[in-house]
Amino acid sequence: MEIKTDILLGDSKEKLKLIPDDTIDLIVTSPPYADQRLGTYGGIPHDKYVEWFLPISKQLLRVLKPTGTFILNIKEKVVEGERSTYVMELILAMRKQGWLWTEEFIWHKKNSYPGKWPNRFRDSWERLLQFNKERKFHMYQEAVMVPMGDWAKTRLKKLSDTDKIRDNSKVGSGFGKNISNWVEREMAYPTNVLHLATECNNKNHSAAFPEELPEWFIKLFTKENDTVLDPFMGSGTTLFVANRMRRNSIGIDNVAEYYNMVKNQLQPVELYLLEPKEKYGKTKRPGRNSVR
Amino acid sequence: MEIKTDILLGDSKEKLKLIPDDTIDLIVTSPPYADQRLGTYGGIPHDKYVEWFLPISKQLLRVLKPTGTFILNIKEKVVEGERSTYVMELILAMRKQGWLWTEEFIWHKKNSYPGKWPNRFRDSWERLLQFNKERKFHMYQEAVMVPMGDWAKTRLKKLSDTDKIRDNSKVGSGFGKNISNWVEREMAYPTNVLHLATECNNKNHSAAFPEELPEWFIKLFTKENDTVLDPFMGSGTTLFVANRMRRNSIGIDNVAEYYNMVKNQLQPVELYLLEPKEKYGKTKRPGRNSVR
DNA sequence: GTTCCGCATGAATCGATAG
DNA sequence: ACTATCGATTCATGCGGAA
Repeated sequence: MEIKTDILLGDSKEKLKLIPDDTIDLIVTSPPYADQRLGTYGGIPHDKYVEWFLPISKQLLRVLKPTGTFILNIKEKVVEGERSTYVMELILAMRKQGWLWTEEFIWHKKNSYPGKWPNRFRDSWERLLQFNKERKFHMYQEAVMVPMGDWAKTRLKKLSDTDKIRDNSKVGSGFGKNISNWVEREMAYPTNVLHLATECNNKNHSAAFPEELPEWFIKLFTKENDTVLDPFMGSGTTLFVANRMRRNSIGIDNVAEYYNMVKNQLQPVELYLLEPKEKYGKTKRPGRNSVR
Repeated sequence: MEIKTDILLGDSKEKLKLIPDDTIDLIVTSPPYADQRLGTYGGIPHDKYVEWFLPISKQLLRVLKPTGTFILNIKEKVVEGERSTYVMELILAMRKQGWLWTEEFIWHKKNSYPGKWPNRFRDSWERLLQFNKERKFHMYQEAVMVPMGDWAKTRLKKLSDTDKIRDNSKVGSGFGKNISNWVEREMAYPTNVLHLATECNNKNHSAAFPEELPEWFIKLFTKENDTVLDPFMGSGTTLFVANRMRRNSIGIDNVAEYYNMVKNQLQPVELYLLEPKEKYGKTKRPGRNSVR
């Protein structure tokens, strides 16, 4: 089946109305934070943020499938020495709107922005708020399983040690015959804390989040041929990841510069898709290298 | 100067009235969470929690010095598939009471409670909310600097995809006990994410948090001979740490069993303090070993 | 004295069963 | 229908006993 990627130029609140009801499996987005990115988005005052976001989240609630999930990446800024409360107020308001606030993941940023202040440390985490329409939603937990901790590592180390000294008599007894199978059993489910680094090699645009972030949630909440939406696509990270993972995607952005950039970079991808399919994530594709 | 440790048996809301205005440098506490600790504290329903806590936080606001800090360890649980909102409501209510919500630290628990559910991962973080009376408060950042060895930088490059999600390295605010070994190396300021394990081996009682947690905040927000308060002392972790670090401390608890246990364990400590002083954190003291 | 393995134990959550 | 209790699930940690 062909994978489609649509991008729309314009205000999310309006453009979302073009999307039919109950058609999106996953929304992953990082909207402009309050008073942030003044150059590109004009900056929403933190005390007007909820008011500004609610019409958009109303549309998102409409287009999301009942089994779908909405992941909102956001963090409050400091205003006059205090953490602003607009994120908490937004959660409360969205619940009144009909959203379920299912979970709050923490993105622990390994390389946070450097700096020093007299009464504050570097801020190295952001919220990843999970909202749902219904209590039952699709979640493919096996897709994001991770190797176990020290226990498995020590056993793996042992195994490789025995590998070094093993003789032929042991081969065929079934012991250590298939390490990869054995390793797969030593996997654990992750927690609600994600420990990723930020990508800092983006020169052309303000780097929103690293590819691993949308990738993780796309793995977790969608399967192939599902549809992913990013109403604030920015440089299009979510869309490119979705495309690579064979998910349909829709991106919206207000800024013509972003729209054109994403459009140009999508061209080679579209062409690529007419060629014989390969497993995603293995091969490098033309046109994408220039983006990273 | 002699270090004093006072403990009071009774309801925090009432016992706090015995403490004079503007006398406490740091409050570190972990109150019973909503619908938790039914056996020992009776369990506060999550929809009554704010109402229950506000009279206590009012007293805390009164006894805290203008330059002091209040650290509140708390986390909401799941109610009918959603995260409860009582913590957010508490923050909003405390701001109306006059508190400044200065910062939110994240405690990333290395060993979270196990389990598997169809639509949820294990919860492995808790909030450490920082409140202040004034925008200017005492903060001794140098006291909590962490070693930034070369290994940190090299590790970042080598990380596999899975390691990027699940990482046991001491990135962020992880701190070893013998920092003195690293003095020669480059030191860096920590971030607002703390990466610690819970102490889960206590047989006599449920230990709220690991010693490193109050230790870190006592280092950061107080100096020697300052006064630390824990209005829900439980097994007294905060008090013992404060005592060892040569800070005065006051603990309150409703439960006679805890009160007596802490009282008995303080006895050897008090005796110890009459002997020649040594640098805290180096020597093991009698009486404390039996506690752990 | 080390190192290694086995084991109990958590600020959990869901779904089924029982009153 | 609505609430209360219970079992199953699951993994990092540190202790104690053994090699």
